[in-house]
Amino acid sequence: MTKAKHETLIDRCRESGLRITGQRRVILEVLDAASDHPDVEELHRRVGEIEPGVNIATVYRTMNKLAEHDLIERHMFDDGRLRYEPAPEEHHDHFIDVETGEVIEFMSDEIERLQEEIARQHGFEIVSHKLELYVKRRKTD
Amino acid sequence: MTKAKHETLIDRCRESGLRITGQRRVILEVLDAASDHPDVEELHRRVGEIEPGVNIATVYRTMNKLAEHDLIERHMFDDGRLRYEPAPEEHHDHFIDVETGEVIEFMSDEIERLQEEIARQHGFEIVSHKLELYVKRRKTD
DNA sequence: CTTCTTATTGCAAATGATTTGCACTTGCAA
DNA sequence: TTGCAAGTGCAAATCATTTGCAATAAGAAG
Repeated sequence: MTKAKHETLIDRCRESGLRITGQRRVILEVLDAASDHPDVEELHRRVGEIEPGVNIATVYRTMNKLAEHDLIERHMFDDGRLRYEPAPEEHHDHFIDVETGEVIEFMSDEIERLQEEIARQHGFEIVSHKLELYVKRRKTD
Repeated sequence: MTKAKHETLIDRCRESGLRITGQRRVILEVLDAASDHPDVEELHRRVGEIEPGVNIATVYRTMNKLAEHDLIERHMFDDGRLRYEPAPEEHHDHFIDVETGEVIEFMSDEIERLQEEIARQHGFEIVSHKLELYVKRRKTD
């Protein structure tokens, strides 16, 4: 069952007062279906498979609009390209497999707690954070 | 005494077999003096104060060459520009003050340890990592 | 000190990702 | 169904960074 999503991106767009155009419908569909963290070029490619002719500038503009409304999250990993994922319900961090480029999500309450603690020790409070572990699979083969 | 550096960047360049040109001498001097994490434009500006006429392409090329030889570290914070610092002797992570843009270094053995542990649990080994805490000062005023 | 080789530089043009101006289209509230 | 702001396509602009090429200069060898 790929459709265990509580609320679809289209619904959330409506709630935010964004117009649902033909091209947006496709973009949102692609985003909802994506379990990875595609960049704009990849999104545009996937959109084009469903409905050709959508301009890549439209994809850029749509992603910016969605990010403004906190409906998606933007990431910039070390490849220097902006990547996106539908706004997660739970915060998480990322492994990036340096050999395959694959992005895997993870979450550690303990690390989160330590971050808060260290920030506090330095007189800061955390606004947001980014933890990326660039990894490779442990050799077992 | 600002010169408590164990080894100057110029020395390390010589050891790496890089030629010490006039423009490099200035760039390295600026880098050694920098306690922040300047981007190329800022470096170029500081170099220009000491010796005008150094081309920004030279700064880019020099930074790339230094990074190749692990004499500096490159960072890309959320502003999307490449920033540099002389290669630190000890690994550290960064606070970024979202109000001032200031970058502060910190280090936590415990977080480092936890990262290793989590990676291991997922069948990974860490190649490198990036931890950035975007923070603001705790209100005490 | 001169000579030679090759790394380095300056400049301008190229690149690659992303944004924007503008005229045209379309969602959707009234 | 109409009106208009929001959205779109397209091409040109922008911004950071890289690159080709001809000229220069470091530094090793003599």
